[in-house]
Amino acid sequence: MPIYLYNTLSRKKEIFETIEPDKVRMYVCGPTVYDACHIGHARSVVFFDVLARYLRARGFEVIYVRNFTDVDDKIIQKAQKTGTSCKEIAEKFIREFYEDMDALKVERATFEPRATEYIPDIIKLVQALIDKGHAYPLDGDVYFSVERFSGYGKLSGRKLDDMEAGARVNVDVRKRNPFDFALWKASKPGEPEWDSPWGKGRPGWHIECSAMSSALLGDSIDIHGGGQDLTFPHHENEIAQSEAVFEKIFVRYWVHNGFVNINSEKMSKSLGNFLLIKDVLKSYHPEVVRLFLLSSHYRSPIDFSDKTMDESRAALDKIYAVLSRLEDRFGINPPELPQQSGDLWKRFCDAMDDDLNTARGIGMVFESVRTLNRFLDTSETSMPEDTAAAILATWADLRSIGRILGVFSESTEQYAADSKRLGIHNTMVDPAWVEQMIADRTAARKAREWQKADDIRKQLETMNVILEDRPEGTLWRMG
RNA sequence: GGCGGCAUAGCCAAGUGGUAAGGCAACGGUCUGCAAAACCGUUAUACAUCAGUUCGAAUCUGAUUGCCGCCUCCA
Repeated sequence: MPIYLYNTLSRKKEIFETIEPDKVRMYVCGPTVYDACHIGHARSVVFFDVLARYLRARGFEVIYVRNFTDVDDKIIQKAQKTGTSCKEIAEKFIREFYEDMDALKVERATFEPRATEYIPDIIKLVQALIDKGHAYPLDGDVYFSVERFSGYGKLSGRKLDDMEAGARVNVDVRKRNPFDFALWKASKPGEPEWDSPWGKGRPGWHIECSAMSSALLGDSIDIHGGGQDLTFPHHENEIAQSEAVFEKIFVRYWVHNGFVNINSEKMSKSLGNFLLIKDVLKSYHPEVVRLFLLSSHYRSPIDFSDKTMDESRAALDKIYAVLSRLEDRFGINPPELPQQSGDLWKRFCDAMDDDLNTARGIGMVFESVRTLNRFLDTSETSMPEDTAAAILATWADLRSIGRILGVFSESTEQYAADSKRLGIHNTMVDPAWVEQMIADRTAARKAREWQKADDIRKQLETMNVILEDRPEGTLWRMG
């Protein structure tokens, strides 16, 4: 069964075929480190994390590069505004990136290079572009000449003529074409700078990705990814640079994820609705965030709101609940890494093979949750051996899927404890007090004082504490 | 002005030519002292509108309407 991937370049789903059998070279544009990461970064990083995990599960060796752009206009601005150095700014936000993404259980990429570590490669590329007549120096800057590259616009579906008609571009009369973009920028006093054949300066935006991609993965790679907004101009310009120099297809599959809206509005600094990952994680379990992000197809826009997040939390609770029942009943533990083998895994793969349709895959998870609960309900004491085997196979598949999505991948105890901690944090209830109330209620129930017992239940309910009477005692959790 | 995307039940969301997955919410039921959880049942003759292709379309084509994104830094 082949894997299909939507390719922005052809605007179609295509059968995924790698340059080298069983080996995937993948480059994903990482952040420009001048600010904290928001939920939109999380979507992109989580999605490509899942893509890498899935390709590995399907037997590919995946060489995954995710860069940091640590030299850029915005970093310089930030440094000047805060009175610190660019290096400090970059270091700070790289550190924060790791804190956020580690919390979201994002696996490390194979290589995580920084632009400033590749200055010699960048200079070499720029020089090669000049030598081939694709770029020209100008007062210490170097510009790429878009008119000299015939494929310019093929990714974003634009023609230079059309763009000139309506674009609002700062017209720099020195440039040969308004869309010529900087490969190298002469540095102003106080800016980061490196020696180059064109004087002291720093790389422009775009060239660092071409340089790091070719240095680490070669001139042609399988997948290049990023947010939809990077299609133009960033990726368009990368193609122009790399193909002009290497005269080969730069990337076979261009993969772009959609945006996250906040309460149906575009997330933007002017609207003041930027949601930082670290803030979201104060209220929601990391796996809830991942499940939310993966519940829609990666190319569709998704809407972040309390409602959609609460639904994801309810959904995740439900999955953990059945896992807990199952693992208690059969005395199994997640560390006993299961071998996926069953029908559920197969159908999950069918969904994932279809352009990483995580939404469909998650739907299948819920179908199996109901099936499992049904079996557990109808056979409290015993069940035929083949039924038990089928249930165990489904359990193994569930846990395997959890490891691909990075969701329901914890022990049920850990998840319950973390959820409770978050709930307590959000509502400020005192666990000791809750325990005391439960003890009082248990006493009342023993004495058959139902009215008193129910009053306690109701009182706790108003504080969002839900009680569950089990044979072994009363459990509580945050609703 | 140019380019692209999307419109499926109260809400979220699959479906990519063969007769509408799943989640949440709601209602009824089983279970329970009462609940919670779980399970069962009910909830779109119908997929923005109109026309066309086809034995057959949510799925293909054209038009219309409405949203949205990009064209400037942005995941």
